[in-house]
Amino acid sequence: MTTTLPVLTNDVDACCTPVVGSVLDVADATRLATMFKALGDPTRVRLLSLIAAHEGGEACICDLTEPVGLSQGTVSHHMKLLADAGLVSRDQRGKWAYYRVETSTLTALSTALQP
Amino acid sequence: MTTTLPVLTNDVDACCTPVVGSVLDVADATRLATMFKALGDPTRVRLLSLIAAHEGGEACICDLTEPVGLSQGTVSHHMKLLADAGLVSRDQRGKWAYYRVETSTLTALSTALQP
DNA sequence: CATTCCCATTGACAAACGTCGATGCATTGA
DNA sequence: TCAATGCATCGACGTTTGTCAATGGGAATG
Repeated sequence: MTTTLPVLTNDVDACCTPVVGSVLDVADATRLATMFKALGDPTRVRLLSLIAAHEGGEACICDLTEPVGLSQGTVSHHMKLLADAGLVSRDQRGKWAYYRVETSTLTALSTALQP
Repeated sequence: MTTTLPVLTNDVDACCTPVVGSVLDVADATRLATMFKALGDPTRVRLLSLIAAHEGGEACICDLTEPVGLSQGTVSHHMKLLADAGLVSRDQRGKWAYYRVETSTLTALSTALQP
């Protein structure tokens, strides 16, 4: 039973400098772009939505392949991208890997977009 | 003096169904992903930030090439992507094309990310 | 044990992307 | 009318991305 924490911290200051309001340096812009890039694919947006809507707010890969209509390997690949961006957390329980939406990261991103 | 309006409307219902809270269909997910993809590049994030910080809240291509350190053609290409996503508006005034951050789109995206 | 199940990872491939330099079209100003 | 300026667009290029089928490693089940 191991829980993989998101790579990026959830602290707004550390991850999500506001897009407007000051000129972003390259590092801040890159950090933000990495997270937005993870959201920049329709399949991954749907995966987030599906996980959040799933019972208990968590889902394993096997719950997700059929709804998105892609192979298991591809879904696993997408989940890795989402996890690396800190948008989901991963919790291995026996044979299954349970994914959960990292709400705090969504909140931080939402705040960074506020004009 | 022609103003190009963003392709996507700024109505939250029309462009930005919340990511969590209900299962997104493919069309809604694709619409959101298109906008997030436009934000998924460090250069474009910085361009938004630079435009917002520029005097009058607007900037032409020639104001932006030097700060981001890329060729004029490349910056123009990025601005087209941002404009197509509705994240900036374009206003041609004589020789110059003035770009402005579309605050309403940022707000709509911010709302869509709120858990 | 042997088998089945879940998942991450790999290799392959086509498509999309980011960038440049060059070109061409308006608009401005001499 | 001519030269210069700002910009969009094109062709080319190397890189990244999304997808699949196949492989292999653990964990559960018989």
